[in-house]
Amino acid sequence: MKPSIPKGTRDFSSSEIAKRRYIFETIQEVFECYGFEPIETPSFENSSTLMGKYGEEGDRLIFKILNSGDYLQKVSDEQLEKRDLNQIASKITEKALRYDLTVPFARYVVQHQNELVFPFKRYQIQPVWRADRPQKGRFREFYQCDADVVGSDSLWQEVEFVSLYDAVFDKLGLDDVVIRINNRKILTGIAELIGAGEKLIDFTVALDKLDKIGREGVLNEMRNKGISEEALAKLEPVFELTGSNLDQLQALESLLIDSETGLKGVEELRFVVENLEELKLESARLELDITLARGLNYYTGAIFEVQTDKMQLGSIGGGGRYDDLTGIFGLKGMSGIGISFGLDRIYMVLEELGLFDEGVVKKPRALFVNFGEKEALYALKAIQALRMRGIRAELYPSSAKMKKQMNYADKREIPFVVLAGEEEMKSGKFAVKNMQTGEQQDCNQDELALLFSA
RNA sequence: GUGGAUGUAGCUCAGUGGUAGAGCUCCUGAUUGUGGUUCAGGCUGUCGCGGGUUCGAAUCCCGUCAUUCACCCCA
Repeated sequence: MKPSIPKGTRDFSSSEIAKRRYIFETIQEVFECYGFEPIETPSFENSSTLMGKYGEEGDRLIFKILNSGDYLQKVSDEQLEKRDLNQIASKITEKALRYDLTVPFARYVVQHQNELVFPFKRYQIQPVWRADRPQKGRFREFYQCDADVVGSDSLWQEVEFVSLYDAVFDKLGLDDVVIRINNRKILTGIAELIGAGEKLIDFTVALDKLDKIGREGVLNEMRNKGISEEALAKLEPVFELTGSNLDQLQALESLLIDSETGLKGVEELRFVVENLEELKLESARLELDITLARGLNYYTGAIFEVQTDKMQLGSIGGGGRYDDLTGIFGLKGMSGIGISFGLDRIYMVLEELGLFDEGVVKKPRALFVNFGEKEALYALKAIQALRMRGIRAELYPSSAKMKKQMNYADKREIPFVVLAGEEEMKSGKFAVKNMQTGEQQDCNQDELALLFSA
């Protein structure tokens, strides 16, 4: 049998782990710097918590966990015969793998509402699972790094989150990211304006594809979804927006003059854009993009998406404002806003651009050659002394041929090899070889520590 | 769910109807206290699987499975 892992999953090598940890730690540090505190939720939730929260497509992509024991117990023969898959699935799979971090977070907030201090700011870095068909930059198991605030409808949160995005990517050395921003209310306003209010979802999904399929493509898709020619004609000025973010908002304002919701959206965006101009971003660029829609239907205000031009890849982050996320779990009137970082994609970008520091991979500093029992003990004493000082060192486990031991050190990229045989033991010294330069020198115990900690 | 591409040694791949190959890796030796370089030697195969055409199939045809890219959707 050939060993394999399920598609869309990956093994991680130690050097990959080191690089991933570096990203995790960077994000975590910034999250905490901005006042967020960590929580974790289980890998799997009750199916009822997740089902129906991500739309029809989402339900299909949720990994469902088969009940233990006689899982057909609750299914009648009649149901089996009818092959009503949805009905049967809900009876035989009462648990499901986490699909994202936002819905479990909403559940958490409602369940623990009496213990929490609002506005509640939490971050969460955990894997999520989607029964998707994998492709480049798309996995069935991947990590999300989310930060959300619930219980505050202040627009300063929007400002803070854009600033947080900027801080993380600046710290990671990704200095060309574009943070696209839009507001769901503007989309609603435009849909109302052209008389396609009931088709808001179809309308936004189509509009979102502008950069991919072009203007005609978008118009065609809207036609297919049953939006009238008359409405499409009214859409023309929306494609013609140009100039700075504030210029575009200006134009939108006059365009949406008859839509109360639309104007509210413009006003909100203007607050965010104006204040960020004052605060200044380190390296990211904030770009108003009214075609930005994002799939999740629960966004009600600001929408964010982060992209990099350096690589052909989906977004590396996204988020937005949702006025009533906890409502589905029975807690009304809690406004939330949050953002997410796509760790796996950020990894791909940093790797592609060579932005990882050499130093992130932690190799042992020294390998002690094993010449035999007495020598090994002598070496281990020195090794323990080094370890006490936090220096990574190890002994080759068997007294194999020199060549083999040296080879091992070479392959593991261990920078120093220590040789201590009879000669050295007599004088209490160690012969240290620098594997890069090939130079060799005699050291005592203290000099070893000094050399290796440098 | 839809469409395209690819499956040959541990890895990367060549081989378009006539004996199953190369490079890398790995192991051994040259070199019993000195790695990388070099040289010599060695190990590794259900050519994804099933069927068909043919005197003969890794090669052509059909099916199937797997992988992968793209669409849908998404991080």
